[in-house]
Amino acid sequence: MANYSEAPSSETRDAIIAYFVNAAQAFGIPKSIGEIYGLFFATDAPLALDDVIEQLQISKGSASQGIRFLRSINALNPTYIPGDRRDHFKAETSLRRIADGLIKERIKPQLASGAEQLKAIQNQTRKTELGEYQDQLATIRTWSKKADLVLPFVSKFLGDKSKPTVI
Amino acid sequence: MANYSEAPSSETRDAIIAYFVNAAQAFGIPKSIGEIYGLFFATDAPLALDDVIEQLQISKGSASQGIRFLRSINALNPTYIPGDRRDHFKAETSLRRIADGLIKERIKPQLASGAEQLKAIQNQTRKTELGEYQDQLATIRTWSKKADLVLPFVSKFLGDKSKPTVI
DNA sequence: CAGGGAGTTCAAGAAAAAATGAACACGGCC
DNA sequence: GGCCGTGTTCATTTTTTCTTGAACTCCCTG
Repeated sequence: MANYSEAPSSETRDAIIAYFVNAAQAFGIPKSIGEIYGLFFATDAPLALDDVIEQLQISKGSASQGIRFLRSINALNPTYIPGDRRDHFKAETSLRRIADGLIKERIKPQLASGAEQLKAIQNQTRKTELGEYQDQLATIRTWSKKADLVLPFVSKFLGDKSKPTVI
Repeated sequence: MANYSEAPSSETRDAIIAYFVNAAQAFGIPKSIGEIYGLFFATDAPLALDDVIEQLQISKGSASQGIRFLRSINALNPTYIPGDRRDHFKAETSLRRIADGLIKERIKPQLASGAEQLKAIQNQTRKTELGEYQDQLATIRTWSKKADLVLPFVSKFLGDKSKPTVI
């Protein structure tokens, strides 16, 4: 286990950080970002860039980019601290809000680019290989639609209010 | 666009392959695996290892491992060809079956390892920092449960039979 | 408006992941 | 048994991705 020097270190805190490092990597998200979120998650008080650098012993660049990313998916919320010029944040703990952020910032754009790519193929293909790949293209279209439809559903499912769910 | 030499190459076919390369990378799956699935998907006839190597111009090792992976998630189905000793496959085109394969082979194990890690933290923590991180641990437990619950719904949602869905 | 704290950027180096290909099974078939 | 076709393994190389840190931009403050 990493030995994050300085500051209120603890076995449990570091284990929580390790937990998020794993989770992040399962999502294809860099280790450093998992560490950063884990640190915020494990810490009650709002933290600033400096705290992250100090407690995780990572570079300013990594910390800055990591915080930016986490903010972009709403995994960190700005917290104003009077008399301190630095930006402070606290971890967002609503799974749904984070999932929504991820969906909006990463998954949706990916789906959109896929859809574009598909449209380009279709335009290009109609002119040349008529009928040749129609089945395959139809299958992909079906998939795209389903992917689009499932997202709001996942979001709702992860929502805080546990409502009865019927499919 | 790659110029996959040999065999029935075509603009559209290669565009479909490119589509799957992108999709794969969005999932953190290696490019070569996206290519392989794309090739199978775009090809009606069953293909064997050799065909993959020849048409995609990739190494035997990559092709072998890629096919193994795709089989493990049920993205390729074995197809028997009389009089040919080589193993042939066709692409699975049911999104649900592939998703189920991915869930069972990759996501579930990941969740399980997370759950183990969490349990270890809890055991370790009870003895030492009583109450210190109880809120955080409770939050993680909630998340884990939701993640477990959402998977079967996603699977059902991607199912072929379009049934009315109510949340 | 000079100085300095806070945060960003990005080229270069370090680390991790994927691809390669040669060596190694395994199993028919002659 | 020896050979050949098929597929797997895994150490090495290549490619990609992540991290670092120094230079830079913005503002705020005196």
